[in-house]
Amino acid sequence: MPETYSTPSTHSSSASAASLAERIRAVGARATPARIRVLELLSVAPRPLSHHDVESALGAGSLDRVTLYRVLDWLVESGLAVKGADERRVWRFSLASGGTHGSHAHFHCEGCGRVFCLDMPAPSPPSLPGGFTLLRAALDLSGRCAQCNGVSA
Amino acid sequence: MPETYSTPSTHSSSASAASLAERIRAVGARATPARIRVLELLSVAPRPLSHHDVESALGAGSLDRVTLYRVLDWLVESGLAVKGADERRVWRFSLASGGTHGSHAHFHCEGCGRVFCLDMPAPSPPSLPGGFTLLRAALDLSGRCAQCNGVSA
DNA sequence: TCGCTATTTGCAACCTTGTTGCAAATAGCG
DNA sequence: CGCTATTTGCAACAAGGTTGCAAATAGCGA
Repeated sequence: MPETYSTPSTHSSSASAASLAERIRAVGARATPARIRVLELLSVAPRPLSHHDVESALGAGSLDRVTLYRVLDWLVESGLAVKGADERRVWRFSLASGGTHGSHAHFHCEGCGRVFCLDMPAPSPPSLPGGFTLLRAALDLSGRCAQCNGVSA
Repeated sequence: MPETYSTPSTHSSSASAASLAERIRAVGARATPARIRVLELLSVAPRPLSHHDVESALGAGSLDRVTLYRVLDWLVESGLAVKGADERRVWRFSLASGGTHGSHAHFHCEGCGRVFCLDMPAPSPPSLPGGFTLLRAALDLSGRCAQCNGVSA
């Protein structure tokens, strides 16, 4: 159940620390260094980051382990980020892509691990066995992205 | 990424210990009590079992924790079972359903957690952004199964 | 049927990922 | 500038899973 995502169309929002702080206050919370730094990292990350990724990117010990867990969870709770489990079942976090997560397909690159949202209508609701009710449908594609295929951008 | 599965059409293969032992030897391994008992459990389980499920079903301590981990991994490695992470990111194991996992859709019941394989052609390969190559496509549906909806069998 | 040996098992210790409780620090309001 | 609710850091804990190694055993061949 992937849940996170950059779009094939670039969206490297390398916002300034100040604007990130504003975005944090916009959701009604304090703009602390920890939150700003983590948000900053996520906003330039080429792929979803794990707790460990963030920790070592920040320099181990620069931020308490537990604080980082809490910042990451808070980011998700506040809607600024989304999390999804990777193939080793470790949470990975990435910036929430603006709008609501509508009905679309996901493409998982087996090369770099990134997940792309494809704007594509949800597949036509298939007929289910009697008595079954459908709540959600997801089309998950996997393969290799352009970059991993060596196609120059 | 669900990967396991009973079909809506029953397939409770409650094979005898002897035939299970044969199935084990068929993949070129020793038919030990541990393996037979675990395989037996999986073959009658109504839904994918976690390590913990199997452990307590067998009676805690009746089989070493580590041995159980190894038996479960071996089952997957040998192709007799498949594993998938549940919503709490804990591995759950179930018998591999006979044939190869062809192109079909999965239905995950949010009530009981079971995963059903729906015989249904894979969705038509969508057009991907330039440079992307498709290796796999999976249609994952979720909702409630007939039983959880209270529809008598 | 009996030994033999490669395969399995059990044990103990360890690792990774994540959580909880609580006191000290601090963002940002007035 | 001071106050207070919010955050942080620390220490301890917990679940799920892994590793190394010595003891037990499945099942082969004699």
